[in-house]
Amino acid sequence: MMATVRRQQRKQELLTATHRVISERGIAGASVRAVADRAALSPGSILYYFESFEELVTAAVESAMEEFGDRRRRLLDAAADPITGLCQMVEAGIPERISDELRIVYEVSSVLRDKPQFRASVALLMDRQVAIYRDLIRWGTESGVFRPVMEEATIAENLVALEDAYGLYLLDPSSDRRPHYVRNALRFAEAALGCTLLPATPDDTLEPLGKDSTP
Amino acid sequence: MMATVRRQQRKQELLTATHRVISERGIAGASVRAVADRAALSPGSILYYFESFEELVTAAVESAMEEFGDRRRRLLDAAADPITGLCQMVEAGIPERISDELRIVYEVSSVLRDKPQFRASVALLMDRQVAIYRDLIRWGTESGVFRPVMEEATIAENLVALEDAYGLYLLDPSSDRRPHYVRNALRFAEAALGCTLLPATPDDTLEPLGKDSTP
Amino acid sequence: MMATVRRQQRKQELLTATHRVISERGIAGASVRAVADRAALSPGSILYYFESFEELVTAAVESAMEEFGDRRRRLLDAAADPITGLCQMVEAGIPERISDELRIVYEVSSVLRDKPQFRASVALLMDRQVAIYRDLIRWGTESGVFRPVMEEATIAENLVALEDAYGLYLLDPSSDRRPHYVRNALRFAEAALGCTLLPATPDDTLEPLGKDSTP
Amino acid sequence: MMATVRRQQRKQELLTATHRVISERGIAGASVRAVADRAALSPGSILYYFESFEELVTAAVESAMEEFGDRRRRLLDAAADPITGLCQMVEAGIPERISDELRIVYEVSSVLRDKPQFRASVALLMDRQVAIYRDLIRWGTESGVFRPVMEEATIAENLVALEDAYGLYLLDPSSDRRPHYVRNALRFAEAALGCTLLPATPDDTLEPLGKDSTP
DNA sequence: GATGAATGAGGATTCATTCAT
DNA sequence: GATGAATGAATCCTCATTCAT
Repeated sequence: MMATVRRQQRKQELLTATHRVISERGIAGASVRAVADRAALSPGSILYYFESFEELVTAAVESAMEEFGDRRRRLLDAAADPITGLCQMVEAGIPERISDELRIVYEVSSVLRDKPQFRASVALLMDRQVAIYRDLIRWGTESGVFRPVMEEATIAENLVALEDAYGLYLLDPSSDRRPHYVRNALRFAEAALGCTLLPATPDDTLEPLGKDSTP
Repeated sequence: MMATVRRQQRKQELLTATHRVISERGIAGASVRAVADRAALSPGSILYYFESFEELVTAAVESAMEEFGDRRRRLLDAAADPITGLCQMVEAGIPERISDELRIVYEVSSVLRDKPQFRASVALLMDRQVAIYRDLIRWGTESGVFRPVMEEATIAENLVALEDAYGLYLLDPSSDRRPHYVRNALRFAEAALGCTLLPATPDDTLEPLGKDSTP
Repeated sequence: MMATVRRQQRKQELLTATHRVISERGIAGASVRAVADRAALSPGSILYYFESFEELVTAAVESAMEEFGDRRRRLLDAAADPITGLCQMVEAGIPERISDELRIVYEVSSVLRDKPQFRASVALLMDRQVAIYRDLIRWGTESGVFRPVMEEATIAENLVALEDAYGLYLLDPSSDRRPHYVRNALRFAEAALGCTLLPATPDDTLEPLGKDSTP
Repeated sequence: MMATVRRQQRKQELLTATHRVISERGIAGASVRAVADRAALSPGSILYYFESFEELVTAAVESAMEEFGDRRRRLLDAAADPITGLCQMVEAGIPERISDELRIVYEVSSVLRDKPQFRASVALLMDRQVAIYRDLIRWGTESGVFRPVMEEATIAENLVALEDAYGLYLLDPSSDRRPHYVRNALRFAEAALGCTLLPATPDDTLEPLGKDSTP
């Protein structure tokens, strides 16, 4: 019993170490030795806790994706109203400091062709993300603050896609285009949902938008 | 002199072979042996023409991205009018049969963090793609067929981002969601440009769009 | 004192578990973990009772060979008459269902060169088997049912050798040549001992044997 | 062309090195490193010539068995008459100095259960050996020097079995029982074939045999 | 110019053994 | 007494790279 608890604890430590390693060095750079070093353990010990290294990586990836999805759902649940909820979602979806989990999501997405075992989890995560946005959109629509000009599903999918793309771009830390990307995504949301999410920013030369979006 | 010509020719052959290999087996699956087999050359010879295998891969990736950008530009140049041009661009940007070059673009995007040498080329390609869409948008706006509801740059960047994200999703060949993704991107373009690109599809419950988007 | 008794008991349990494992998975497949699983003990405990895993295997092999020899001797002791005793011995020596002990004997025979520690036990077992057959032959000769045409020792050794060879062949479970092998060994016994052990089988064209072996 | 020749040569060298290693350390003791050391090559080079280490071992085993069978067949072909041919066959079948090839035959026989890939080759070799003895027996029978008292096949199979068993016993180099084993096998042949192969040896207490075999 | 033989570092994995608890 | 965590040496295998020819 105690033993099992301790064992579970160690496995969790190894999952965390694997998160770090994947986040820092990518899925291709994750090796038994790298994880072992991270966890201050010998390579042999990693295989003592997990049948194979692949199993460890799979478990790490799945837990990361699950955790990421959970966080997004919690964010929506905590939102005060649809407008701020939407802004928070987009801000968090194109984050300043990319979390280990999100980095892993990107890593695994980009490696899908070679590692079919992740397809199910990735597809599931995407469904979850779309579902979260659909719930948010429905909430806002029913509240009357959103007036969608296209299908709910289309908006949700486009938002997720924009987040994915802009998030991927931000993996390159050399340029800080994040505020720009967030604004782009929110501009789409404004147009698609018929609402105002951004202040009129004169220095952004947004006159056309300004005129249309503030009737 | 002659020697140099021949050498350049061989290098080009190797670049092409590398394109094929990366496209078929991914960047992770690209090995000296694989390229050598493709080029009907010996593994040793690859390193005779390129300092290292990494250098070859880098060169191949850059040329692929350049070629991809050129093709996009040519597509716009050949467009008859802004509307069909836009549709063609999006259709080609989320393609049915992914070309070797595009596949490489996706492959390299996903390993950007580990290979900083690709950052410049990727950033350059993105700028080119955005510029192409901006030219298209300006053309349509000046012709009066587009009535943009947000900044030209924002629309262009969002279109590129949507193409990237949906293209990445399609790397997983198990689901054929391509028509769906193309439609999503075009719906965004319709909303952002105040134009009609898609037929009204009754079973898609798109009434709100019809009413709102054509004031 | 009690402790010692308990310890001996445990060691015996481990020997039995090792028998099973070797019999099922071969000497090469015998590992600390496999034995520990069989004995419902932890791997660490095995090394608590035996200095090394090799020591355990050696002890297991020796006890298996001893047990096998004992069984053969008991078989002879229980025989009603020399003829049926001989048939029973050969039948049991090329057995249908190989016992754990016999399998271990075969296993160990095949690794003799690498494990000199087994040589003494193997030699001893062979001597015992030969002695058993010699006793049987002498019994039959004195009863008048056997009329040996060669040295008693030669017959005994050849019988043991035939059993060993045919038993080894049967380790390959893909072909069921056992009845054939038993018949071969008995044919030798008939010729060497001048007796009849097998029915005359017309389709076997054994006329010469019938005519020549009963002068 | 030249290259292929050189390559074949190297492969042959590796096969020979593998023969040595298996012969000296057994199949279980054969490792990439061991063969590499023998061949004065790096471990990586072994896998350069053979797809996998298992492939090398399989090839080595098969060539050893083939070579062994060939040698036996040649021995028979060179025999002057059936009697001396038989004696030579048995002498060679229970050899003084066990050749690498024969040692490998024993090794592989004893490991059949775990390595099913060898079953076919082993079965084939046994068939060849039996066939050789059958040819010899038929030759002697037709010449009138053999008067078989049992089926030709039975005699042949028993001879092969005796050789196998006695050869296995001789893997233990500590006891020199070889002359004894040869004599045992020949005694069986004498009885089964109704011929005389051994001189009457007074110090062997062979009176019964002596009387019968020298009419 | 071009080859292919050869290497060596690194990959995951297995497993007998040690040892603190 | 007994455990299971942890190790380290060994296993086969991959692959970019070097170099004599």
